[in-house]
Amino acid sequence: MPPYDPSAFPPFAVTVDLVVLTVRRHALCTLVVRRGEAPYQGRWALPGGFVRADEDLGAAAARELVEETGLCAHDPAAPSPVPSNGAHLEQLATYGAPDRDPRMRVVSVAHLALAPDLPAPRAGGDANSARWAPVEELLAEDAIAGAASSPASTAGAASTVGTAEEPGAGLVAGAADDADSEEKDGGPGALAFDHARILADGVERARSKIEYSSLATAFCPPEFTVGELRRVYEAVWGVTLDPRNFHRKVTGTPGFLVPAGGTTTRQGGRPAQLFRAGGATLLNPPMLRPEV
Amino acid sequence: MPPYDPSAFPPFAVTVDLVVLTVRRHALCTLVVRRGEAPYQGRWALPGGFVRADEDLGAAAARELVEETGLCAHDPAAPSPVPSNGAHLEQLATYGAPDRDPRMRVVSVAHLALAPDLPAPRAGGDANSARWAPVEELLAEDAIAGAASSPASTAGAASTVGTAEEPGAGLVAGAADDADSEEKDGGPGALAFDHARILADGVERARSKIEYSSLATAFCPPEFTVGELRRVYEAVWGVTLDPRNFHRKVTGTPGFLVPAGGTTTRQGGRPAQLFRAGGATLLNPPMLRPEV
DNA sequence: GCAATAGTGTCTATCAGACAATATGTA
DNA sequence: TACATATTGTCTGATAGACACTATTGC
Repeated sequence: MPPYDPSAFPPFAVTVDLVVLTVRRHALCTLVVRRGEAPYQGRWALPGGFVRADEDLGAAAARELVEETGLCAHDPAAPSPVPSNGAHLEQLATYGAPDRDPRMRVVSVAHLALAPDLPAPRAGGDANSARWAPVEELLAEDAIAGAASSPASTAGAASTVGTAEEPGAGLVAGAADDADSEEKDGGPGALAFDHARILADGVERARSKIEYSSLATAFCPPEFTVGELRRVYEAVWGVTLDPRNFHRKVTGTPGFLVPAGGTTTRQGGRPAQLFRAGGATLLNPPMLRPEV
Repeated sequence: MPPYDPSAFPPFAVTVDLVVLTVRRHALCTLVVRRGEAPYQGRWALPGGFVRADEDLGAAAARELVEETGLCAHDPAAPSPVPSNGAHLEQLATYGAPDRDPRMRVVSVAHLALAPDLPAPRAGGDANSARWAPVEELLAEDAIAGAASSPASTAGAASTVGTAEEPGAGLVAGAADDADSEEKDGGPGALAFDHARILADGVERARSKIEYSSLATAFCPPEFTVGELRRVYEAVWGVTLDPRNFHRKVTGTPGFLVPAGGTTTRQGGRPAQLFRAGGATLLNPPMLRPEV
């Protein structure tokens, strides 16, 4: 069988980009790395890289996730009821506007990863080149360039969270020497390329998916309390939930949580039971996100 | 700014594949075309083609949709409350296993299109090279090769539909001369490449999305009755629904349906009011798929 | 009349949300 | 003791599902 004539189709580069979400200090945060070269030199961007010649898309995303965070990706197909130290990883969407990278035609298969709170990013050991940034900060009104790729993807921004972030690793301010079309890209504090759009789509995916699946447990350590799980929902949705009704709801949904046996007083107050994620992946009935 | 060194990344071809779904004779059907060349010569496949050098992914999918069906794709962003003769089109997922095409490395960005019942396929005017096939038939137990790319994507197959299809355009039987690894690909009646997996993912997307969105109206003509909309739900989910409760539910959901003014007796019996799709895209509360 | 579909009304078990009350730890 | 969180219980309004009943056409 003859191979394709290479002149019969245009050449593409294929990359994977990662939206790695976690909950830190009651705020939904994502992992960003600082770009060391043009274009968008000095700006923050989502981690990612080229897909290798004999590598599946999911494998490339899992490899990037390990390189950037040390997290081992869960295989959603494997029935492992014990989430040792793995993050949830799933394909998000693919972005391929012809001008999204000025150098050449690049199609990026974005993936979404949900991880428990981690000690610190470690992009080559350089703490100044990677950080957990609150998504509220990155998705300010003017940060998203380009047309919406999914309807209602910007509906419902987070509301109350506003904690101060690492004092030494704030937004880089003086990157105006890299002046390629800043109006379109939302100013020097915004993410590079179309990454704000990708991040917005990933955040919206996470917000909707914890409604009808048990994925919120992916933000928690292996053993967690009902209150910790509630704070995950509150941070991701940007709302406050009634602790009593939340407790009744999650403990009453079969397969969502299984008791782990012990108790903890991590949060102060009366000791809380520890739970592990149950085997159920789909929640029926779903958790209800409060009205807007 | 220097372009990438071409040797720094592996070369890819990028294609779009289309899962075009419609409801015909109470059955969920998809558009398939017969392959005229190796590999998988003579087998049915999803329509698709290469993304052009300066073409966005969604534009490539819309172009393929017009070429194959004559349907004009809706832009989900444009607020057009009057669906003239357009199909819903959205990105589904991207498939890029290294060996999915034996000729070279091909990454396919699959799209999902939902269309009302159409007169007939017209792939180059050759009626024998394109057909609407019931998905139940294409997704028989052994037809899906490869690992599951989305959890629970094969849960809940359609149950009752089993109408005879076009007698002159049934499945091609004697294509055994094209003998590249038929065990892996599910036999001569199965779809080419990994298209059974793509179709299964598209069907599952449609089944879940009509729960919480008004997308079921994309299967209907511009004006339709509540009974016709109910038959769409029944065909897509493979269930039967109570006509009385369904009527109360859809007419009571604000923004879902707006009266079009007339009545029709298309289905026999008492004339039914005609409706158009309302402006609402998200249904709250959602339609509830009956338990398994 | 009979068959078929459209549409309305009613009943009930269930559930989401509001919130009182109690339990059990730390400062 | 004061405070914070966990956990259970109760009440109420909304609703999904079951189903009786009526309405309007064609045969």
